[in-house]
Amino acid sequence: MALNQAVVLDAAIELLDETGLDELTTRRLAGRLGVRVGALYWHYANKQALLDAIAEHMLAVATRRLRTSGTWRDRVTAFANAHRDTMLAHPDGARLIATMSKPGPAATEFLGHLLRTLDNEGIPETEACADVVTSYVNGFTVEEQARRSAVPRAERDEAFATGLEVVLDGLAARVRPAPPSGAG
Amino acid sequence: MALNQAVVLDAAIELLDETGLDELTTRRLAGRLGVRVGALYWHYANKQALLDAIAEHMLAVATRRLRTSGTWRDRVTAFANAHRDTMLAHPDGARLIATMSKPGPAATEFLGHLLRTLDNEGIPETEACADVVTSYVNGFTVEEQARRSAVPRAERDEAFATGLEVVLDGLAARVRPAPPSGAG
DNA sequence: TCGCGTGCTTGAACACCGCTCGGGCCCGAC
DNA sequence: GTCGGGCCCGAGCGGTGTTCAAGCACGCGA
Repeated sequence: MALNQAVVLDAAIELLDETGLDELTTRRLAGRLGVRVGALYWHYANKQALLDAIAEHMLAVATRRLRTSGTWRDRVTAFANAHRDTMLAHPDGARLIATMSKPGPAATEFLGHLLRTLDNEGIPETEACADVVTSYVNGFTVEEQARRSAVPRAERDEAFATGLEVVLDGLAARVRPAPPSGAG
Repeated sequence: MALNQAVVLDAAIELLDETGLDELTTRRLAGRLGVRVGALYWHYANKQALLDAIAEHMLAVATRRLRTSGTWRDRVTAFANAHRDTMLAHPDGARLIATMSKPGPAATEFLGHLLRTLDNEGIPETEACADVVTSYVNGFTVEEQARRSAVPRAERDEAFATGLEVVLDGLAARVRPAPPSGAG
């Protein structure tokens, strides 16, 4: 089988799924591909570049699950769920995305979707507000995947949804000029 | 100098401050203590136990900065700032706390403060609401420390504060029965 | 004062890790 | 037919966390 970036990437994702991030080593990956470790470095400059490629791949998949219709709340909810589900789809996926060295095209497009959604509603400080959503999802999911695998998925889903409602309520206060909030 | 857990911990924190988490290796730590690497394992079962001890130490310090007076908003704000400042006080502090293997007494006490604050206000789903705060702070700070060291601190502070306001506004909607918010 | 036991450290490994690089193979172009 | 470049091998470098028999130092009981 001819080795190329896509083949290496696929094998790396398989290995990640089977063993987790800590066991995803260059030697094991090479072994799975029936190749010596040096060969990998012809296709990826270093291991981090390969991990970045996995993260980019995951975010590209996530982008396909976004919605462009419905209320802004629907769209932001879809964004947050796509983000979380994408990370949970692979072992240590959250850690993998959180430790991405720098956002590539897929990450930029994914995040751009959220920025556009919030911007269309005329929310001020769009970037900071988008950060709340992504920070919440990242923080929740990293913790969830690292330490809560014992808690049933349904409970985790509910906790996530509740937290997301809180964030959305906070954003809602900024969608339109705040009502005269009285003495405050 | 007699070696003991506290001495090793102090040296580890110094080394962390000077070189960052990736350069905090058992050999370098042993070298700084004028000792062979095996000696460390008498005082800490393994490296992760030492890292956990550092995280616990940081959270114990953070706990001392919490407030027990003022409105719930003041207290939650103080909590969030203490949490973030504590992580930012050491290189890779956010990563260190996020990858803690399991919460110890200091972490439990720290988090308990937030839970009590929210509970006193009669907020339903206290745990999920506390998670929003901690997830946001964790997510924001991990990202901040990993990828935004170029952005001036003042700007980051402002972005953090804005996001925190959003979260607090969302929580405020749950402190008392939501006011009749008119047509959707 | 001697001898012993315990607490702590050493020294030398083990089994890995990411990464490099000269050399050589194969295949297509000229 | 030979040349050249794309691709891979083999071996090795310098590092990592961790283990463990052996040895040291020191205090305590005899």
